[in-house]
Amino acid sequence: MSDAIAVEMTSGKQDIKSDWKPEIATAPLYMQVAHHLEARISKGDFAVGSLLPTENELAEALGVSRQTVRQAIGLLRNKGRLSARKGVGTRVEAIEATNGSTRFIAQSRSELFEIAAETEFVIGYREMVSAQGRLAVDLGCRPGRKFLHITGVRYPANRGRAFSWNEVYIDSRVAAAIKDVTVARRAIFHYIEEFTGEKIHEIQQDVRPVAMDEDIAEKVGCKGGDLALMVTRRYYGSGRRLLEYAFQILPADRFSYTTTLRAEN
Amino acid sequence: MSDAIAVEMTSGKQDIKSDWKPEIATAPLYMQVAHHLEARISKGDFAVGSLLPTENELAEALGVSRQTVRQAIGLLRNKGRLSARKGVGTRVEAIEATNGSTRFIAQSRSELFEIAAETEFVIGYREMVSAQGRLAVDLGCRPGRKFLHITGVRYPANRGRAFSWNEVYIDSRVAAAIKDVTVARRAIFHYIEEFTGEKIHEIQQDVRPVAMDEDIAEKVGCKGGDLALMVTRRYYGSGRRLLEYAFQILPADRFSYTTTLRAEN
DNA sequence: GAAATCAATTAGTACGTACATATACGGATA
DNA sequence: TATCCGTATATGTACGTACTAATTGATTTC
Repeated sequence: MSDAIAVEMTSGKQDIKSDWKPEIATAPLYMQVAHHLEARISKGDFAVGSLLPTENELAEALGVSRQTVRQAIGLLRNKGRLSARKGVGTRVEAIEATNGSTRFIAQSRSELFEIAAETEFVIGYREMVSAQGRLAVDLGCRPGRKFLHITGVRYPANRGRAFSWNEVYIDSRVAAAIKDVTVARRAIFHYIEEFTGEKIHEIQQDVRPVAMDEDIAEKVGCKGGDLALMVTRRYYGSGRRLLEYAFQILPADRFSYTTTLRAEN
Repeated sequence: MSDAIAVEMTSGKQDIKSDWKPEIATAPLYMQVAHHLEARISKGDFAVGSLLPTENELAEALGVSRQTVRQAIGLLRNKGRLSARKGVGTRVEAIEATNGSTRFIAQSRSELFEIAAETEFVIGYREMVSAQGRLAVDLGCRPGRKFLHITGVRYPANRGRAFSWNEVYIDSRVAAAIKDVTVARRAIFHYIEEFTGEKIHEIQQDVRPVAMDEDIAEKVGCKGGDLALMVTRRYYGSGRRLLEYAFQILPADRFSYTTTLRAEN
């Protein structure tokens, strides 16, 4: 890998000047590049709707290979921040929320992190339970396995109206990860990863419409019977071990779930 | 590119034997490889839960580079058919539907094709309309623009219980694409692409819970007020031109919407 | 003036190499 | 027996090169 130099190039379209430097030994290089690009988009260096510098220019400016730039761009394309057209260039896309509502259902693991970072999970209840009957089935474990059951409301970071009602079941072996947490400002599985050092490899997510239950409705400020989405998530560590099971109830009128599907080639 | 030869290798795990050959000039090579692998998974050559031959073995057996195999595997990983672990191998995943219900909300353009191919859209109504008021807003166009409005029920290919109620608005300039179609066995946008030669670059998809309307409920065999999901899709051609607008109403009890989020690295 | 043609530009595809890193397995050791 | 430690093996990362194909815009031609 060649040195990363501060490069100044004033092309016709956008200023590529950047003092970015690869870190020593953290994330893979292409992820660092992706974060760097995303940061500069957020900062306004690369305007929404405009074209990014070409892959070759970026590669030269950042001191990495074009392949690495392409991998980074690929990540951001998956997230919808960028779109590319052959013969034209790579366009900076608006991160939707056209109707002003916050995105709340993730489409990638990293997006789950981001959503959680923008919200607060206020834990209102916490108890050790033993999985029996229906719960054991939902958790896909033998009856009798112990889980820490916590419930609470998730608010936007500015503490406006509640977003969702949440219930979480955590494997007793890793439950200590959140023993001191009363307000979670990161994803619960993030605490678990930090505590165990083990990475969550896979999250299975299920979405279905439900009618809001009276008790829950009251807690998030709706009426019973109101429409809602229930999102269920199962978190698996290495070896497909279920570490966390959680579901949340999202009032239908407070969010929208938008995805953009783009052509692969 | 080296020649693709029929290779016979009986490794310990799985038989790689394959008479696959790259076509002359259709899809990119890595997509062909992806289709080939997917076909052999469906056929049972590679059992669900087992490990695929290694990337190097596949590359050699198919006469392509390891990078190309990796690209193909990457596509199938995105679709959830495969999962990979460093130091272990690439695992063939079950294509969910754990509860027997069919997947119905796509996560990629190609998946939309596949879903449409497994179902039939029986068109029951068809009329030219002029976009006014709310419709013009939904379509994001000036009032007065003409669209072909078609409605109908989508059934599984075997004509079991109805899946969904569908309404589609097609830009009058491309409406001729489906003028002879009474039962669509492919995606509507597929007809449009075929007719115009122009590719749909982007599809925006929105999901929200709704209560079923009496009229619609009757047509798909539910009761009014039943829970459902409404999926709205906007189809854009090149230059962000809206070519098709459609929504469908999916009864909550007949399907589930499951996604798997995997770690990026 | 309009249409066809050509050249430059840009992302996409495909190949190659080398090394990094996580995992599993077998053997040596306590 | 249980633990530790290499070794082999698999995917992951990063680099390189070369060519392909879609698009744009300028130029030529009718």
